[in-house]
Amino acid sequence: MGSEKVTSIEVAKRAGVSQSAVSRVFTPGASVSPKMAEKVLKAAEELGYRPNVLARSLITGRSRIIGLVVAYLENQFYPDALEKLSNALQAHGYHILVFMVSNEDDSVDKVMGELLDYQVDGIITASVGMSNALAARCSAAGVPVVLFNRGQDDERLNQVTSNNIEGGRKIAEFLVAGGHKKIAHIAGWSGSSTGRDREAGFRSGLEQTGAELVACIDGKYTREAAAAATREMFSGEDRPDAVFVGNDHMAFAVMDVLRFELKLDIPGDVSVVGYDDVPLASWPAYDLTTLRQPSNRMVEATVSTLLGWIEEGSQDVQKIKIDGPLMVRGSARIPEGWPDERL
Amino acid sequence: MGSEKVTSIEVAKRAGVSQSAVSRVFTPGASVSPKMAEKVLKAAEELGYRPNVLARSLITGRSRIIGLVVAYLENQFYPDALEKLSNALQAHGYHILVFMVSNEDDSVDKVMGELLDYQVDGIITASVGMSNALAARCSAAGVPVVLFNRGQDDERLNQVTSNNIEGGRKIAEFLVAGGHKKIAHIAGWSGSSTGRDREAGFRSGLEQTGAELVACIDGKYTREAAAAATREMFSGEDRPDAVFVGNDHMAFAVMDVLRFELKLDIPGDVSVVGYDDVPLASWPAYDLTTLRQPSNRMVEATVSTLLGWIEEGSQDVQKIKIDGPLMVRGSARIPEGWPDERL
DNA sequence: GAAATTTATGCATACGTATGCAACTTGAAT
DNA sequence: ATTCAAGTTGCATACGTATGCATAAATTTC
Repeated sequence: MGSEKVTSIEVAKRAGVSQSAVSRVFTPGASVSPKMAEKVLKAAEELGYRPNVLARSLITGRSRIIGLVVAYLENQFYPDALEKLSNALQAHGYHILVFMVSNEDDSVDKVMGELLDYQVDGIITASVGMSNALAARCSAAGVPVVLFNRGQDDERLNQVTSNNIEGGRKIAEFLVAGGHKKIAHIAGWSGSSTGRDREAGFRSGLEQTGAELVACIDGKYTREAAAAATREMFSGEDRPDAVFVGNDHMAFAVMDVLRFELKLDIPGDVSVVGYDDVPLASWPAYDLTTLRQPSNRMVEATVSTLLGWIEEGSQDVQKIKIDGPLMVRGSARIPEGWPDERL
Repeated sequence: MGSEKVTSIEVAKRAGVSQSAVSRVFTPGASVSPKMAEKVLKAAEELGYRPNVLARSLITGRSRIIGLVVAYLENQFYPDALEKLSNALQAHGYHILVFMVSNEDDSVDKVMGELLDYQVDGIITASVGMSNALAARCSAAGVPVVLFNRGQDDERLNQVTSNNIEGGRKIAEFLVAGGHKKIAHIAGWSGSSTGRDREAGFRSGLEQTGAELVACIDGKYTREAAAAATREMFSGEDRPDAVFVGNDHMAFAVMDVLRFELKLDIPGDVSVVGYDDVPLASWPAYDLTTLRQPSNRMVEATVSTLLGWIEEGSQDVQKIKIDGPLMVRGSARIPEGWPDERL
């Protein structure tokens, strides 16, 4: 029952000053004398006063809330990014309001409406796309949007991804250099730019060396679809000797099927390469060779882009691509003298 | 530049009605005639009006924001819970504001202040404790708190956990029934109730059957500490033949060390049992026998407790313990005729 | 058809804070 | 002492919405 909200007015009363004075003491950069500050802070301390962020936002037009739209947290890449994003924003006095969506139906649009109702200062979508109508609404509302790990053509949307095309290409070179003859791909969801770009880069890398892609199935970024694709791809006699999987999360499923259902040896019978370098990839149970998405730098770029728009009214739409290194581990045959040959 | 906020006043003007009328149309349960509703909704639609949640909260005293305090998302149990919590709350019109803390310093207290500044309607802490002073402040502010997966003696704090003592006991019975003679424990962080309770239950279960705990080290819920504990515990000649690890996240590290550093066979040389049943536990690479924490039911209990306090002004502090089953898989020797003997 | 009752609507105000403006204080410069 | 500028403070108002109260309209009741 003790919901005794204490307001700036009560503090003012106790300190014997005006409400404006209290407000100014709690507003960085306002004009206050040292004695005033002392009086007010003392009274505030005694009453346990803290400014009401919501009331403040009503007048400043800034809520210090960033909306995060995310589809699923099963793929370790996203909780990791969420943790980093939250920490980085928290350091700047912002906090993350979470909105879960499903990527299939129109829940994105529905949820995004609720998001704007909260007067968020900015929006980050993690691996989630947006309709044009929605982009227009955010733009009209003056709310900047950054697509994290997803590209989209809309000219109003900032985006931060790894260099997926280049990444796909690097993996192709690596597998070809490793002497693989029958290279396959279990692709990321074809409805996503990341999935398409990685595949495109991979294909282009193969072509460049004259190699050929012997099989390619959409793994939809889920364990189930990736496992099914693996069974299909490796059931015949003439199975691939290498497979690039569109992300680590699927790669783990692929490895599980190869090893425990099909009794194949990795990398003896087949090489597996993933994409993301989530923490689990380096655990010895998988020891997965994978292209690292540098989540630290991606988060950094996301936050600075967002705060640039919010605090400095930047108008430059950023389309940032960040290069990542191939993490060579034990799940794929390593070409002769590989680490020296190219950096 | 298009930050054209449209307010209820503009809608009222266009519809030729009062601002109150607009407000009432958007307030469920208010008294409005059908024609009025139609007129207003039409005008609102044309202008793209949506009520400002923050302004509304100022007057209703309800923000529809739930603060979630969480220390780390590396252990898959937490992103999973976060996803479920968010979905469940979203279905009731609430959303989660995320606050990351470190469990070691006093950042919990610091962060909790910011939390209250946002006028959250309730607080969920995931595996994070609270100082008494803090519990008092939340109580004074009338903000209900639910500790998720963490117990604490304070009489003001609701809590939802699995039945950790009973869980520890079940695992002891299982290992003893499996004929293990040298049983060890890599415990959860001794600073947490979950860690202490699981250990206590485990010890009590062993005692009950006359078995003895040959070694026990605090794994602190981290991979690193758990790996170090494993090396210490299994370095000598007289190594344990079974180990109960305080949660799955550590158990994976333990298995990695046992298999890949010490070249031991699981369960041939040593049985491993975890706690949580995160998704990864069922993947064949680990195939971990573990005690399931029923996150669905825990989330359900958390949400209903919280909403009970918020919407019905409940005053009953809940200390909920939920039983979970032992998921018998391949990482520990299975007693003869086990599944039949007891349910 | 008039009175009593219910239902709709508008008016005014309140929520807790920030800020432009004017009035005032202080101290320096003349 | 006198003038002026710089620094402080209080007053009043605004942000966008919800709601008690009084009035007006619609409905029921006899």
